[in-house]
Amino acid sequence: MTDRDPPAEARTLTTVQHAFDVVRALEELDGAGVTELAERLGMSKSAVYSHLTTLREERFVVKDGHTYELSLGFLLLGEYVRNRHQLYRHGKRELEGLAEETGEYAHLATEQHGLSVNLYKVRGEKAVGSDYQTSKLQRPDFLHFSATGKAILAHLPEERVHRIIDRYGLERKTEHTITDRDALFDDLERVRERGYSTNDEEEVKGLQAVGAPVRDATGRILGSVSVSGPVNRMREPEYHDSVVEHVTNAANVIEVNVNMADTATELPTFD
Amino acid sequence: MTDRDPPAEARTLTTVQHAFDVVRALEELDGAGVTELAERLGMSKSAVYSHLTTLREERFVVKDGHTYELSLGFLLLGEYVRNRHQLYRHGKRELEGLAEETGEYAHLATEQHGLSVNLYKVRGEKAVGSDYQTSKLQRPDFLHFSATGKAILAHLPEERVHRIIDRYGLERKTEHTITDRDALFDDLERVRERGYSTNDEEEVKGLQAVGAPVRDATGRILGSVSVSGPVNRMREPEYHDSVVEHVTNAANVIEVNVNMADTATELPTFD
DNA sequence: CCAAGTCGTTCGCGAGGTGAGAACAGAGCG
DNA sequence: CGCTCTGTTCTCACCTCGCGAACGACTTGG
Repeated sequence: MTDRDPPAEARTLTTVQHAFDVVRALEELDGAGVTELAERLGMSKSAVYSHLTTLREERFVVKDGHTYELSLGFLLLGEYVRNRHQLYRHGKRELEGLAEETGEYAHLATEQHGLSVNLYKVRGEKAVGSDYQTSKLQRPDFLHFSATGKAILAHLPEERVHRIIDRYGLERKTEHTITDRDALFDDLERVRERGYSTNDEEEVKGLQAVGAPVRDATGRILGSVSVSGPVNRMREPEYHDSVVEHVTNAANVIEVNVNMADTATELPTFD
Repeated sequence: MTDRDPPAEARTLTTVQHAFDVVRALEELDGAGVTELAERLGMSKSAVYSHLTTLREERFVVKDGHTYELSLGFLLLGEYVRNRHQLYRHGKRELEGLAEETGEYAHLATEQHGLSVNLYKVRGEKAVGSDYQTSKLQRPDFLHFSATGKAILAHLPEERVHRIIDRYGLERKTEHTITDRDALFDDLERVRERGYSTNDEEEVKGLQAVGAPVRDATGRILGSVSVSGPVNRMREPEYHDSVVEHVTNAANVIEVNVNMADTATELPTFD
């Protein structure tokens, strides 16, 4: 959970920013040479060079001939962060079950910096989409047009939701995207009433999804679970209901897992 | 000091190093506050603070009350790096099959900076070890005492192997660890002859493993596959042979996958 | 076969960013 | 109600960082 944005005046280190500019450029270019990076980033070759040398020494970049690439150092940190997340630790197993039962895509998402970040995704048997997408985690996206995102928004403090909208707006992705603030708040109210969120072709045409929030014992939102599938399957009332049932069930089970783990770790306090 | 200056080692950026010091400290401490970090790193509070502010702006750190933690930004970069790796892209499926068939732990590893890095691991039905370890990727470790590591070493240029040993030595983990350079080279020769490597309680007492290299069309080593299990199962000659069979088979299939993908991407060149 | 391109790497200089340390604002506690 | 923890802001001085030019090693083409 992020607090408010850093004060505008807070000092930032330009050298560190440059280093991450290099990192991101290496990602976008799938590896690159010194000259290419320098041109793209508008930096001098020597500056880029010393950044690459430093990153390499820190083991976040590897050099292969004349090209520099990101190293697996990021994977290790990434796996560490993921494993630390309660939602992943206690929801992974359940999500796999959910994908199995419904046969559709199942997602586990959380919020960071006002955006939706996927923690895990599992492809069910019937799931649509190319095989390539299966293992790929897409980058953070806005919260207001996904089932996972709206399940989260519905349980964030209202004032934080306002701040997020102020920051990112309500970008339109399809003709069904909710782009009006009041309409969104109405929808979020409905999510709270029903206990689940929906995404009715609001992000991708032809795709429907159902999501449910996962909260810890204190009521704080940890993230959400969703199942998504093609409209022609999902529109079917009975099918839709069974998906809702499965999703809310899964979210419920994960909540229990989380809370049991919490109290469990509190138990062995002997003193 | 009137001699000419030593050929000035490549310049490294101390500010960037400091930033990654902060990142690593956040990992080790599972999140921390400004004061704690400053004390641990021997930096001033203000310096740590500006690093944290910068990292937060770059979305690699999140703040929760008075504690700063690593964000999922690392997961995204990490997944990107992993998905770019040929061995993972073309070996993931096969590794899952391998774990299924043998029922043991199966690993996919590669080399970076002279160390062994696990790309993926799958737990078979009979596999030993606590459930917790299942999803956790351990950190890079030396190459000389694992089956995956020795499969890789056996196919690196001999001179590189020497450089790696010079750099890291041959640390002993158990009484069976090979700590003599010549003995290791003998073992690597055997690996090349037989086409697979073994780890006979050299890393962990009671654990045996069998590994096989995966190389691309040019003969360059991409990494390796392994299966590991408890000695009492693995010692059984027939069982051992079948594991060897499965592992070498899997490595072979992955090599074919890799090479087919290579030529496939070369095909659509129309001009 | 040499000249004119690459490329990554090194060097030296000057601007300005970085880091230390002290002071500040708040929260929590006795 | 002060004492003592936080995190945050401020200022100043040193030295790091980034630039631009030059270097050596390779390729390419005339």
